[in-house]
Amino acid sequence: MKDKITLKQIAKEMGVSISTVSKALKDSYEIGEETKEKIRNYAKANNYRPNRIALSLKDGRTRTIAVILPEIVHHFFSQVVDGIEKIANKAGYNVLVCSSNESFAKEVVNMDTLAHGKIDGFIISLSKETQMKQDYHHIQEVINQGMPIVMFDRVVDEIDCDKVVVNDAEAVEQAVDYLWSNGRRRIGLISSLDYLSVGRLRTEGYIQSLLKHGLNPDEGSILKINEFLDCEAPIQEFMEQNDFDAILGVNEIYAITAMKILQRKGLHIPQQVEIIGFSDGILSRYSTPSLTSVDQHGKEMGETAAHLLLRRLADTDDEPPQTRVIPTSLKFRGSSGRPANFSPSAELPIDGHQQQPQ
Amino acid sequence: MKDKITLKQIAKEMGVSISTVSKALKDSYEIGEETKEKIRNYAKANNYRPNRIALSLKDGRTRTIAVILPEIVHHFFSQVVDGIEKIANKAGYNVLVCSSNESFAKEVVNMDTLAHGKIDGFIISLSKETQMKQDYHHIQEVINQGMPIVMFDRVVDEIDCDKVVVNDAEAVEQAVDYLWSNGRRRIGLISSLDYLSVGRLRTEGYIQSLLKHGLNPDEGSILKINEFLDCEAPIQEFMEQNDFDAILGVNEIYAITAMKILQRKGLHIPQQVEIIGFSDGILSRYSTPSLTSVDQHGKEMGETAAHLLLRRLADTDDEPPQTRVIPTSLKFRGSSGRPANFSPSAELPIDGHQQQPQ
DNA sequence: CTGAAAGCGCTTACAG
DNA sequence: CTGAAAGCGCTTACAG
Repeated sequence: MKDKITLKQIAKEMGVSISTVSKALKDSYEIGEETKEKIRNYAKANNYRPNRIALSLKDGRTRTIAVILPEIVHHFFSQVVDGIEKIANKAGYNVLVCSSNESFAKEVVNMDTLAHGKIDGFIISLSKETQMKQDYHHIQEVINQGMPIVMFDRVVDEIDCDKVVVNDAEAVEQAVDYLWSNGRRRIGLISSLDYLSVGRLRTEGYIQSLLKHGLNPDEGSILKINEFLDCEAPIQEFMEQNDFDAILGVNEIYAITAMKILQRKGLHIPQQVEIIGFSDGILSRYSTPSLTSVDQHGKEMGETAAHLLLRRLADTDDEPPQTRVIPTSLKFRGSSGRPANFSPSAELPIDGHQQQPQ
Repeated sequence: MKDKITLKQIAKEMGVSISTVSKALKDSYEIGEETKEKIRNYAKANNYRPNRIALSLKDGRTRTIAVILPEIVHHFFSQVVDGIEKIANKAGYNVLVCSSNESFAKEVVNMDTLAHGKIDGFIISLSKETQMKQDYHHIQEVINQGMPIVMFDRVVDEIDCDKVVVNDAEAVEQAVDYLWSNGRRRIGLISSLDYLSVGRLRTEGYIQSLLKHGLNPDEGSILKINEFLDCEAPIQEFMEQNDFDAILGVNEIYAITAMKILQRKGLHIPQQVEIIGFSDGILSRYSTPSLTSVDQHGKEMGETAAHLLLRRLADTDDEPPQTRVIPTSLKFRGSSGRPANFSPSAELPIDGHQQQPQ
């Protein structure tokens, strides 16, 4: 239980001043080679490492960034954290992870306590409650203090800062276009309530695409799910009341749930109904049939967000905030017809790229 | 871009000393009520918050704990982080997340840089490479420095510290017993290579259970998968060479992969083959049929680990290190016969407890 | 009731 | 070539 060694102790032990030790360990030209050598050896033998807190206090930066997520146990968000951590670590930064747990209050408290010295900047995706209340004062306050923030995925126009998003509307439009080109005409959308930016944008994309094809989108073919309740009952009802030949779900769970319900009714996927999900995760890869889905490239979003933040942290000049749009891509799997030469009977092989088991 | 306000600035503005401001804001009895009131108001108006770095330097604790994970994008590990974060936050601690990425070198570097001032303690699950090399000097060094460590899930006997594990052997034994009671006699195990503590223990449990039932476990009925390669080909081969009526996979992926392969061969799950997986995650819940699996209660493991660490951080007395065993539980779903009155035709309902979509 | 001083562990301009 | 001093932002025993 020997305590960590400090410059002071080394100085005392070596019979020199603290400044000398400090300079010696930084290989300063000011210090004699012999002295340096002696001090270096002693430091090494005692496993000396400068105290990072003292360094932080000195130069006003902690080399830590905070990520505030609505949820930790979520495939997409973990991917984002993974990307952030990778880039941050490379630049010598550590990553503090906080969950807002979809709560406005917790988001506010987290930001308030962290903003004062503990970290250099934020990367945040807003909680549902925050988007519902449309109260962003805590974000603005932190920005006013001069602390850089990057928002990702769930962003809002009201705040002027760097942002990383996918083009939700365009991604959905692309997916619907693809279903259309497969001959599907009764395409249902399972979305979330409009207060969530991503749900709203995805619904817009759906309507856009149908309008483009000369179809007047019917309110009845859009289901908006209250995320705080169970999704199975409403989806079941939605399936009963309509006779879709294709379904688009704004997340994996909705798509997979719809698929299970249709399968229980004896329908064949993708022959009778094609299904596409959103945010390509482990579920999409391993469901039966595997799920065609819109890949949001979470890791890339995280990397981009980290890059943007690190640039702000490094730069002195004030470039205007920018919004980076990460292009989505459709990952074709068994739940949909394939582009060009598709053979519906051939189940796609299980994707070789497996999640590492623990 | 106004900078954060400090005691010094308040003192100057109010025409008093720094100490007076400090005491006033802590509502010290030493300061006059009037002065306090004035200072409090000014501080509030300017949104003063004590600099946490300065506080850390002062009292030698950062109120931050580091979690080192083999992988960030992993359902079980996210659950653990979720549990840690919850308990830590409640106690006023923040959580730094680092990925070792299953690499020994990255684990060593992470610990070395963090141990010196940035955090108060570690919660760690060893990387595969570390378990393979059996080199734990970096862990021991940190402990020798007097910094508390809690290991979870992938732990080793060689290190004496607080630990949180599940009883892997017992959990598997229980699962095999259950398959046995369903009349299954040709039970295959898909495990990982023995250098991973959890793989080894689970294999032991499997053998124990078979021996108990008077069966001499056959080497051929155990498949040990090299985790760095694709798992599908070996599992496929394993299924070809054997005629199992039940399969136990030491993780979700192995179990689901086996299930898909058997289904493609036209076998019915669970009527012809029952399947049980490990680490109850989102895949188990949404596969078809849904997967019976051993729930390791990741969130609870995280909470327990956090509690143990916080206790060490608070206490001065040195209790001997303890190992907490979190009981696993079998979650019965569609891929296996149910205990007691099971009806194989009834697909279980989709689990109502959904992962929150983003 | 208020303030000067020392100290947490470090860095760095400045003096010698 | 080496060291004393100031400072990062705070707290707290001590003096007045």
